[in-house]
Amino acid sequence: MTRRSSSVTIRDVAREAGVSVATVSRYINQNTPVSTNVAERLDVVMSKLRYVPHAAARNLASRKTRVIGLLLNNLHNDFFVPLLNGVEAVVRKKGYNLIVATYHASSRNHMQPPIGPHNTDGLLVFSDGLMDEDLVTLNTSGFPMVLVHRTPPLHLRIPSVTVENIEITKKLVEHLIQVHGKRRILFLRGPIHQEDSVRREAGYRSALQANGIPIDENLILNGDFERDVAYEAMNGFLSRQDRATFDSVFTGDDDAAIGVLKALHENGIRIPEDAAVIGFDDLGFAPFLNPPLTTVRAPTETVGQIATERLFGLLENHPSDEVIILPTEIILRRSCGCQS
Amino acid sequence: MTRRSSSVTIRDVAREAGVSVATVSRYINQNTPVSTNVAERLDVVMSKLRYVPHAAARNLASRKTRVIGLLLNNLHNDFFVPLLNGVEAVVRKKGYNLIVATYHASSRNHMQPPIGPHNTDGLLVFSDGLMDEDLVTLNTSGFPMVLVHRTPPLHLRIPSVTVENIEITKKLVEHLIQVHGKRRILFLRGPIHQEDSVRREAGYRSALQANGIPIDENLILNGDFERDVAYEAMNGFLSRQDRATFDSVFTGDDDAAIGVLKALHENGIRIPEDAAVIGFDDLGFAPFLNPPLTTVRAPTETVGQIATERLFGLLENHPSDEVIILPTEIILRRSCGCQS
DNA sequence: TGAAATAATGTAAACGGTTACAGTAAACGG
DNA sequence: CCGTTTACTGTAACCGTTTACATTATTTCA
Repeated sequence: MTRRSSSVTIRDVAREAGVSVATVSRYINQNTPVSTNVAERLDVVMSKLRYVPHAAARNLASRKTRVIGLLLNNLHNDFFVPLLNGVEAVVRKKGYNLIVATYHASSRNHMQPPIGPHNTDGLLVFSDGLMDEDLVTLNTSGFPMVLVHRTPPLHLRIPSVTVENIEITKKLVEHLIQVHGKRRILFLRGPIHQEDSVRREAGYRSALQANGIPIDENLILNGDFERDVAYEAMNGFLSRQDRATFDSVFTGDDDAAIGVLKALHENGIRIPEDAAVIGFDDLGFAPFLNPPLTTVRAPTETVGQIATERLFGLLENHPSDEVIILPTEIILRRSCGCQS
Repeated sequence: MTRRSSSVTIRDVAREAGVSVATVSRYINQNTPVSTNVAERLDVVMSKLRYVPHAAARNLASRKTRVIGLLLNNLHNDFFVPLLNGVEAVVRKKGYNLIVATYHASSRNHMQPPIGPHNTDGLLVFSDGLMDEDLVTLNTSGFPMVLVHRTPPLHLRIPSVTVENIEITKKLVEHLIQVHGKRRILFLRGPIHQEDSVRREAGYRSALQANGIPIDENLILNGDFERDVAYEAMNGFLSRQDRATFDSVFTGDDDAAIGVLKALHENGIRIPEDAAVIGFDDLGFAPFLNPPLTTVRAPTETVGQIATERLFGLLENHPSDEVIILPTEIILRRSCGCQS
């Protein structure tokens, strides 16, 4: 046993089965037919030797990795569970592997994205995980890529899958105004530049404007779509001496809503009597918060699925630059004052 | 431009900088020092050419992938968000990549695990994602591996990180019995063979026994640690004509608790007045369910971190076969009848 | 000052597959 | 019956790195 690595190679299989390595390779990849005689022998030998093709060697020779990458800002949100589910299901069905990586503004200074053409066949880019410049580079090199929860920057024609944010947010905010008579509506932003956040804010502003309510920038906080950040933001707001009055909170998303609920509870503010609260996403726990959360149902798992399928479409040379915007739906529960 | 691939190789860099490929390689990997003169030239050339080393070629030559794998049963649980967070943080810090793959009983018949020695340097194995036989094979071949939420099978010395289940469950069930006077306690199992589930059941049985309460197998249902399955199980139980009486539910975990809460709500059963409900994990939403959920706080993110650090320990030749069991803590809230 | 040690670099053989190209045997068709 | 197709199979180059070993340039020091 002088071989460096103890692993079984295609040559071992070939020798043991009395054929050439090319034949073994062809049988494994089902490229070219192989005589049934040889096929049977290979089956036996391969399982006897427990042969598993070495991924790196394969990748190098074939210039494919059979891996797709999912690039995220972070993983601090229950929102990612349905998204991952949708993505992973498709990836697995295709016999590919999935690399999950985070990459965000602060890491951008010193590092390049951990995944890209050098180790994946294609990328799902969530949100603002990559700056426009990175997108341009990858896109012009023809690297397969689908944007998730973000539309392509100008001049770039990259397929994209996201959900409808503006109109639904506007409608829901108008619900607060028109049905529940709210006028001092706190708005929690998500991460700066995050497109969902930007659009929800646009919907918010447009609703206020359409209803003749002046926009008070003091009512706009940064919640970052994170439980803890939203909690801090809400708490900070509440503890301010000269705090503006408010009668309701658009929390940004369901995860942030949890932090907001916590802060309001701790300050003895009753929901929805003293302040209405609404979320976004309709994560699994939303109906069971206290009180049940009025929110927007977003088809997150479907987003993951469709985006991944489209990425495989690109890999199989079905080019596309379509922007798919999946519909969303308002779910009225108690936290806004309905169903009390 | 006749090169097949448009990608820049190490040879391009070497030529452009007037050095050999070996020097370039050494500079990139910081193996052997390089004259400052050459280093500067390489910096310039590499960024000019936008050179990125080809992962597969690297992996093949170095017999390392710089990838670690996380093998899960599925991704149907918010529990995985903190776990993934812990894992991903360490992986990123080490400059590695993370492949997330699911592999479960039903896929086992026809396929082999999607990740292993052929495409990763080490594996985090969650729960029953692999059968004992797979573990034996991998372990005897010396492949680095850490078990998560599962202890090694007999005779196998694989490091493992999990949380304390038995004693804490026993304590919490005894809390139901002794503080709240419950005696008909429904128990929802997780996936069959899943170790957390098995141990929680052991704790449950032991608590009943210690308190002289006979075990009624009719009170044990399969919740699978999944919201929807738990909902169906609970609903099925409630709709049975001859259903056994019950006064409380140990739901298995917080995610299943959501399904149980839903079923109870829909059937007009008040919590905790008509039935106490307790979960496990203390996921972020637990304090804000209706009612706030009594549960067990499990340090899931820490589990992910420690397990990953230990895996890197193995990669760096610090062998270990220690089983680490992190402590858990009871969190009393309203759903069990406390703090009413 | 020159031999020996040290530092930096180059050469070329792996790593374990895929695949273009060539070859051979059997089947086919006129 | 023989040229042509068809169906497999083999040979060997190549994928883009790493790294053992060899080589050269520079210090060190007796």
